[in-house]
Amino acid sequence: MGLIEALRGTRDILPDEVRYWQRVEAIAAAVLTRAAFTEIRTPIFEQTGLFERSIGEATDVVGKEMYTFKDRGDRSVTLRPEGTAGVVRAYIEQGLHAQGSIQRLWYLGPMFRYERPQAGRQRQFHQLGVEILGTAAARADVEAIAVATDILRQLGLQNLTLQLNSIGDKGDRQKYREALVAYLTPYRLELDPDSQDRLARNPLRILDSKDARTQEILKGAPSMLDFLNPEAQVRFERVQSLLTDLAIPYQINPLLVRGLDYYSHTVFEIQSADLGAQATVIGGGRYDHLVAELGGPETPAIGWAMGLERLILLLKQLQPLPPATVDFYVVSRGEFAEAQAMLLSQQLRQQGFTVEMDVSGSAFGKQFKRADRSGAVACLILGDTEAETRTVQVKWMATGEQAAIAQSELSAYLHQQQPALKATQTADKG
RNA sequence: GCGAGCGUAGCCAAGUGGUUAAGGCAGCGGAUUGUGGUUCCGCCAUUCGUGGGUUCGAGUCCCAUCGUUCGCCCCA
Repeated sequence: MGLIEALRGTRDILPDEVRYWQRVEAIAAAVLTRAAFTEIRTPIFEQTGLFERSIGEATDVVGKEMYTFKDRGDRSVTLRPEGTAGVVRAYIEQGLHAQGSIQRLWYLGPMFRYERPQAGRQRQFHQLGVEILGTAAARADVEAIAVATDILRQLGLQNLTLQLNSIGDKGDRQKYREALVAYLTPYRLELDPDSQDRLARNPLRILDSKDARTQEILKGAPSMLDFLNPEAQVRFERVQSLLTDLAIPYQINPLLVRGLDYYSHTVFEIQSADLGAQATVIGGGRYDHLVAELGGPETPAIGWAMGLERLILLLKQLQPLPPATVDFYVVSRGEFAEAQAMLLSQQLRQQGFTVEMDVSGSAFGKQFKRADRSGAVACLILGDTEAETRTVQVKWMATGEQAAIAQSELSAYLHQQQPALKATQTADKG
């Protein structure tokens, strides 16, 4: 075409869709604020080393999915592929640990991963996430999960399942890894090629292979849960009993492992049956050593991130949002009338009304057509006659009734009509 | 990075090698130059994602490329 188009894996979010985003953002902010979480905004790009050290150099995210480049000062810079690393960096660098023993933070913004796009997966995508830093309490895990389920419930989403697992501490994982390799090695040649590869490099990832034969072999494999040390086991049981207390349903999934290196103990995902292969809407877990590994004080923490594109895919399936409407549509024609229309529009907006002023200068008939489409409850009409007499015609669109009102009385008149106005609008939106 | 499918207007599409590329929605203009939702009329793709090739002739066949969809992989 010769036209410049949006890059692969990026997309424009147009006004009709933005309304879904605003809804998610408003509900999430309200739920999080009520739970005493505060928002943090960190840079979209960071030193490459931050992600290499936190996410893990062996992971796919770091190894082959990062947008990394040299800036003009020859620094290696990376567009953030996830949110936790930047939050933890800020937590250490800004001394947040000194400002209170426990920090509850949330963030929202674009993330970047160089992957093959498909449904629910873009190269620039958006995550909303929370982090609770400064406590190893099982209650913190459950609070993080509860706040996630609250957001999803308030959005009205259904068909979601919470998958829960504990991957213990480093020692537990080491022992389990050995046991798993020992079990799988005799089956080596029966595994799918990817899993054969992972047997040496990252055997835990074999657990969530989708290959049918691999899954079958895994049925006889040792379970992570049998390798938890007594303390980790007690901890995991505590998480479960607290979830039960809150009536949050969950499924234990011993095959659930996560792709970022920093997780330990509690890991979880919330998945939807209504998405395709990219079914995970929320994923998270505990990361007790990350802060120290990045140079901060020993600080246990837990967090999760939510994929907003995926969430909005679900929201759209659920309930189309009614179109945006305005309270009043201002129709005007003629030099003086147009000037007065502009002034009146401004005044009404200052009083909290939503007012669309027709600036086309086209015939009255055309302006009324647009008024009709705008969803306005009433039209405010100004022509030469009204300009001369300093009046305005108020036409109620539903009934077609029209009244001449002095411009000086307009806002008083409209305020008086407001109950009827609201009733009409809610009825329209049904 | 791998495999498969698909690209015709802002959107949904018909078209399966032969003169001028259906139709619908939306939009714009008129009937109606001071009154909307209905109706009627008109306009809205020199071109089929892009580039090359085959052919007397290509939206239609071939190759490449870009984009997209589904799956693998990965992850939220």
